[in-house]
Amino acid sequence: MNQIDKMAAWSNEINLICEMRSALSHLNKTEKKIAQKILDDPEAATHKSIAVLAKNSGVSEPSINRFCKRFKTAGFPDFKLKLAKAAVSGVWETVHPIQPEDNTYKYTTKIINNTIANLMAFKQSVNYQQIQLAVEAFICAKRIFIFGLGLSSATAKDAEYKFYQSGLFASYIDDLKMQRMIVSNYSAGDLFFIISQTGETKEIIEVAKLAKLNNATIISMSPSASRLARVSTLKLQIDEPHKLNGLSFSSQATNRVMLDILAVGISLQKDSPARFYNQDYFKNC
Amino acid sequence: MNQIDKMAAWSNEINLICEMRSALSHLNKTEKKIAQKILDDPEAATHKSIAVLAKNSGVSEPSINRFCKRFKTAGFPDFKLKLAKAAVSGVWETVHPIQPEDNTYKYTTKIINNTIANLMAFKQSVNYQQIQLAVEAFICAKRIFIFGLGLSSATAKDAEYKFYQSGLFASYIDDLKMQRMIVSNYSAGDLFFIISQTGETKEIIEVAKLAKLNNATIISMSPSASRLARVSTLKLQIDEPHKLNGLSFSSQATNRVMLDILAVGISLQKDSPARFYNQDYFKNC
DNA sequence: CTTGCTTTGTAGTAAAATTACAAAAATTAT
DNA sequence: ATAATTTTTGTAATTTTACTACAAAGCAAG
Repeated sequence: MNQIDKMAAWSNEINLICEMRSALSHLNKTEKKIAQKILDDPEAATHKSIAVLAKNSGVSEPSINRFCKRFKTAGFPDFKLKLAKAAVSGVWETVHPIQPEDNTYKYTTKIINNTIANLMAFKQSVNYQQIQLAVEAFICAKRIFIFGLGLSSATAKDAEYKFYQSGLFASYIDDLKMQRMIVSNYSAGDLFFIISQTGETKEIIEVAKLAKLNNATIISMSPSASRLARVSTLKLQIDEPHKLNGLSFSSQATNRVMLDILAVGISLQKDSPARFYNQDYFKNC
Repeated sequence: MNQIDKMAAWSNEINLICEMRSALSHLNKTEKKIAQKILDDPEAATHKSIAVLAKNSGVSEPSINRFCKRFKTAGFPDFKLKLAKAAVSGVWETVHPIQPEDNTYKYTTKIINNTIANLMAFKQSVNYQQIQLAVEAFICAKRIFIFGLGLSSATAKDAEYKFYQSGLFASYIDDLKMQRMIVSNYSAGDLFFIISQTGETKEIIEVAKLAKLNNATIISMSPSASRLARVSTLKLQIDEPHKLNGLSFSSQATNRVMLDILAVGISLQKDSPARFYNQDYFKNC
């Protein structure tokens, strides 16, 4: 069983509704009719019999049954069970934006649900290889500098602390001029860990480019499609597919999870032989 | 109306598993056999047919059916559905600890799952009233100081930034001596937002107590049962029921979610009339 | 010990889900 | 374009599962 199979097996356990939603575009006509009907009101679907659901969605009973099996469930009853579990979390409701008239309960729930949804999405999009390589790079680096501006400066500070805890020394710098200076004085073995929510902040990209000129190793934590990610040696992607209006930034929470992952990875592997020896190692990643 | 009916009426609409557990002593021989078998492993019970469960617990099939109806469910399938929902929270409890031999995929998944589990637990334990009051307090405060030490100092920095974004001015202080000084120079309208992962750090509790002596308003973000929470005016509880070994601290992510909630709450209510006028307002919370 | 009530089980019935197979649709090759 | 092949969908029969009616057993009060 390879990594992807394991992932599939797992993701199915977590939330069937998310699974269905993300599969929606890959489904054929009949399957889409079924999925749509179920997603319309997942809770209601759990109370229907296969015959009723078949009639409702305009397909035959065996089609429903096949649909269930395609989502790695034993059959219709098992599917309903998993659906009920997924529906109880309420996570799928996160599409609703925050309204001015929302009361405390409403906006609180929306924010939490949104964060959970983003974490679930994160789980599906994690690039394990990049994490593995980043961990090795951190362990082998002579000096580690953590850069961040604005909101990400607090994340950088967090990262510094986490690195200490896992036994590595790192310095966080949130002053742009300092960042430029340090990058300019690059010496072999230096590692730049650059954190940015957007990955599009002009200043931080310039710093990254300056580092790249010196052939420095740059590990970025930013959205996968960002310009910062593009100039980095290793990319720790933090995307936020479910965006809420207002001041809620789920990626902040996801950032912390990534820091946890790095810290655990570092402390697990610190004393084992590293595969990271030179710059060329990253060339084909 | 029999015993169970009375019980059900009394303990209306909670989790089916809790309901069964508390009804256990009032059940008769046959019912007890069934309840025991289901409670042994509720998750497993959801996958059994009525025939299998009947055989397993040494009773007849109609007895199972009657049992289900006594717990206000439509029948066995409906009972299993409700049971599955109730067991969901339990599903998250089985996050396995990180092992030294875990590969990147394994420890990454464990960390993410654990964080999601904690967020779900958080969602169920949120005290909306305290959030509501905290938001009002922040809006009405003349000056806001945010205190944090160690890992929480980064969270405090984050909070400062978030407050700016939602239109409030706040200062984060991560220097203990400064914190003492500021607290000592308390003046009416000052608000102290104290953040601590453990809520048990001696130094920060002393600062809080010092503030309390001056009758200052203290809003704490810490575990609900902590000593810091006990001395605070308002408590924003961040518990971490699902703890992973290693360097993973899910409460960090939960902290960010709470900051998001506060920021959204503040910006939603900033311009509407506040209920927060004086210190006495909090007395009976 | 017997009457009346409650609880439990047996057997039959109804409903629901699954399977096997055939028809239809879509895809590919000629 | 059309025949051949593959894939998809539906029909009908089968199997499994849950439910109901009723009878037997257990239990308490007179």
